Amino acid sequence: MSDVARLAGVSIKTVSRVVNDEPAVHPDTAERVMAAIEQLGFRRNLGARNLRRGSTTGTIGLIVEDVGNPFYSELNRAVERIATSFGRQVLTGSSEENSDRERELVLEFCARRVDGILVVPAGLQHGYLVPEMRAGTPVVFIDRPAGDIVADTVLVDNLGGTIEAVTHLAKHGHRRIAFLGDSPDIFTAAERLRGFREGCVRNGISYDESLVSMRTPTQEYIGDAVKRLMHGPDAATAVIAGNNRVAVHVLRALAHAEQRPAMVGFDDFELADLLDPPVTVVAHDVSALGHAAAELLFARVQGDQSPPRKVVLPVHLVARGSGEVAP
Amino acid sequence: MSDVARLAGVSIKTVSRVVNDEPAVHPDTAERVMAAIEQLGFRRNLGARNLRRGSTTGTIGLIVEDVGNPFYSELNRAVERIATSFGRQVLTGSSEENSDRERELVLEFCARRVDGILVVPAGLQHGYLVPEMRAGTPVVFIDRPAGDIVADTVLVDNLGGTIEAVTHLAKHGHRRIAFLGDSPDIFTAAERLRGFREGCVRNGISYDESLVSMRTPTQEYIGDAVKRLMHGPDAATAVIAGNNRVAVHVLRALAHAEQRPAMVGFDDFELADLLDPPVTVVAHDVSALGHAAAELLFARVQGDQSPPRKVVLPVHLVARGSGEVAP
DNA sequence: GTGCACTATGACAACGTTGTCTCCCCCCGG
DNA sequence: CCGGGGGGAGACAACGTTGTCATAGTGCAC
Repeated sequence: MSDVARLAGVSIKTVSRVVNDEPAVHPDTAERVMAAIEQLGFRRNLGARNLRRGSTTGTIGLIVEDVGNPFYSELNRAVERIATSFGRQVLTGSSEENSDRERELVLEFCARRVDGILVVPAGLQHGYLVPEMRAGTPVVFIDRPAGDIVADTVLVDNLGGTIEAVTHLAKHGHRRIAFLGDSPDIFTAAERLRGFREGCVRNGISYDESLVSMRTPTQEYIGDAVKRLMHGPDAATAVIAGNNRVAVHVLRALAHAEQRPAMVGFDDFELADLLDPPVTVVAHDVSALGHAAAELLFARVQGDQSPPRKVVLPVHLVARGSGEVAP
Repeated sequence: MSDVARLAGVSIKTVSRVVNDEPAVHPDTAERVMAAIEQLGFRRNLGARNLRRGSTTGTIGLIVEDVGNPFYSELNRAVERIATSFGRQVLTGSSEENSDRERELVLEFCARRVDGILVVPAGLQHGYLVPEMRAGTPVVFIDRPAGDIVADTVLVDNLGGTIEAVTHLAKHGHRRIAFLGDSPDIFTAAERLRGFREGCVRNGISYDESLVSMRTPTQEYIGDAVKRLMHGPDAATAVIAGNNRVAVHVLRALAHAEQRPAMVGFDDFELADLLDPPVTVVAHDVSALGHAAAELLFARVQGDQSPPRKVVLPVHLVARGSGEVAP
């Protein structure tokens, strides 16, 4: 900046005035300064600016399990859209479902003085956030609640959705329904399992633990589980996939099966409608999830001090065929 | 920091020493400082630190068309992985295929003093980058080259891949092949079209412009194109989809067709193997693309001054069934 | 006892900006 | 001719850190 000032024959303050469009600058001077800026390729340092002004940095942090997962990337996109509309930029990070990594990312973002943080939490301990939140960094939890603190949270109706899935299958005559979920340490997985039990109860189906399997989904593990649950005299006639990745693994495991069991997935996914049969899913609006969370965050950024809110977004069952197969 | 210093009864310099793990601090003093830091919830301001040290900011910028598109989110993930291994964080932005937006994002990132920029360019004019690059911000172009400047670039073999696709279909007896691509303003789309023509030539197929359609893919437009090209006496017997989105639209348009033409897609996509018939694609390793670009960027960040490089990654045809259908 | 090396700490400036205050000059009214 | 007002510009401090240098105290060898 001082280089620009020297070249234009003015003080650095005047350069500052020009780059900030302040009024009290003579047009001729402004033009000289602009020319110097152009010539030197000067670009003002936003870090220094934010430091001096004590203003916000114009960034927010988003932490998800994996930015490469289509579910989270759709979330990312929705968040980015809102952030852009508020003139903010987004720092992203993948926690890899690892709470230490999550913590690291959050604290790093705080050190960068992001204006707020959106997080799909990996762990159950969020005490480390208390000082940061007290220091004025708003945090909104997405898709899963905070472990041990009270904070803004946006969730989907995992319980209701899974109950609906069970009811749908029961309506089509199924009494032996398998449930394949992600690790029960994950809130959504546990909640959907709870919905599964509740759905069984409501539909007069006796809950059979041997038809349930909860683990981090890999193709191998899901393949084994499908083989085990879908065969034998007591085989399940239908399966509920606890999330999009489980669903894909189940579909792949069943790709060459002669008799495909009925199936309902939780989470919609691209091409579900083009498979044979098309996959019935409990769908929810991932964009709406990101929207709601980002809107809530920016309300906080702009000073909303009301008590922490908990938003639960609705889900709806999309019947496409795979869930309407008879036992 | 001065609050911490006051509480611990030391100077701020000593606090600085403690937070930086500098050796010459008495353990007792360090402990007092740590306690004060804990008590006050102090976290050092990375912005100020970077300003003072004149060091890098520890961030890189990534600009893609749409972070929500699975293709780009996989890229994002690969980039993040490398960035993390270099201790950097990633600022992301979606250009929405709009060159003004791209420019805005790039300049904003530069103002934030990112250590480097990875960009899937939207436009063809990148002169605006020259001053930034001269000022020391390395830029690597991904998936498409820069319009009018020389810069590091990582591409995939669009030309070869499309030639391979045509040859594959020709081998299976097809002589009338349709090509549906994205807008020809996009480098990859134009390049693949070029590959299509070249493929026709090499296989002794007369290139028929009426079988080609290049436009931003929407379900409606692709549906119309499919209807037009696949019917009538001179109908195409096979179709090449120019990218993953075109492929999905084509599949949807053909979902209820009685006679499905042969099809090959450019870009692999999830579940392609589970459709009926499974979709033959020209696949390339998106992670490798991100990896290569990020590695190249960090080499520049660390001072590599060698002439701009152009890396072209190989593609390979994955025959799954849809491309092996007879005419 | 003096000099020296070493440890632990602090004072101060500087990074690149911008807010505040001050100054100068010119124009206009009386 | 003088005083006041306003437009245009600069000097200086400050934002939160850290690098450099200085200082005070301690222990040890001569």
